[in-house]
Amino acid sequence: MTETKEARQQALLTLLTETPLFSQQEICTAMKKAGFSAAQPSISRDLQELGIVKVSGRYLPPSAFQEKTSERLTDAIVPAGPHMIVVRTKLGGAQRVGAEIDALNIEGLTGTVAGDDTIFLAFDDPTHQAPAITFLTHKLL
Amino acid sequence: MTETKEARQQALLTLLTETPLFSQQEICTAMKKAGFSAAQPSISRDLQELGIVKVSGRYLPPSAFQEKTSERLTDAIVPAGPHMIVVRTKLGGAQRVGAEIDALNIEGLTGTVAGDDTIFLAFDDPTHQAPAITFLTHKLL
DNA sequence: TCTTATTCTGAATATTTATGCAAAGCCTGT
DNA sequence: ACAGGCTTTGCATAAATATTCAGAATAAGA
Repeated sequence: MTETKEARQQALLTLLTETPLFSQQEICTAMKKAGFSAAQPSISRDLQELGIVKVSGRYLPPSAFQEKTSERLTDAIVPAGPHMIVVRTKLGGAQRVGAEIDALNIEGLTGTVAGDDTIFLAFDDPTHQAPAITFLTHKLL
Repeated sequence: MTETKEARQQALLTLLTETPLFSQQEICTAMKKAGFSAAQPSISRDLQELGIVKVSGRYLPPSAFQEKTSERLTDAIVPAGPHMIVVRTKLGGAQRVGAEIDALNIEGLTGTVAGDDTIFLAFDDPTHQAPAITFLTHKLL
């Protein structure tokens, strides 16, 4: 069995960049699904060893966290009704920021449309909207 | 009394960049000492709102975390006996990295000497050495 | 191979952090 | 000044995370 610790940590790293996970319990089960068995204490130690970071509840590898847009293309993030968020950007920036938002795999985000300086985000559920706003704020502003 | 939330969060931000703090309890008492009274739940909420991040146990403002040397001046970080760490850098990089290390206020670090491509770090206590290695590794490598 | 040392692991648990909730403070308009 | 709504706060406690410890697994040496 190739259940080496290093392999597990590698898998963990990619898992976390691809999937938004908010507790070590969630990570455990997700890892199990990916074929790696590890109890919560092991995950806790892995996170520590990999220098993984918890940003507004979500576990992220430091690399993923770094890629915060460094030119500050985003101007504002505002709710629009209970199911929408509107993001205003510098003219011409919407496409790039929109792509970045898509890459974040935000929970409950069902679709995005980007124009020249505006992005619309649609949410399945109002309860997912508020956390998304704070998360995006930290990520983009 | 100027006990506004915003002022407190500002103070928290600077407190965390200046002082290494590892639990919300520690933060509470440090804040009290700085003249801001706030219970642990408030701190918890402040940390969330400020997007503060926990890296290998230490709470850091995202900005401080970002300033990870982006050119990768550091080549290696190795223990040297139980009280020392040696950091090897690109030729000519030791002074800059040394300054950066000093600015981190690492716990138990009693002194540093930087040459051209080598830095010596002296620790008061062997128990502080190992955490420092992992912390520096994440910070510099 | 057998023994010893070292690393790795999970169960149990201590510690830390987040949250539900009610009280207190703050505006704004009347 | 008072009422209603909105924000902020701390207490109590639920939930999540770190740590201790003992056993399993692996590696190193004789």
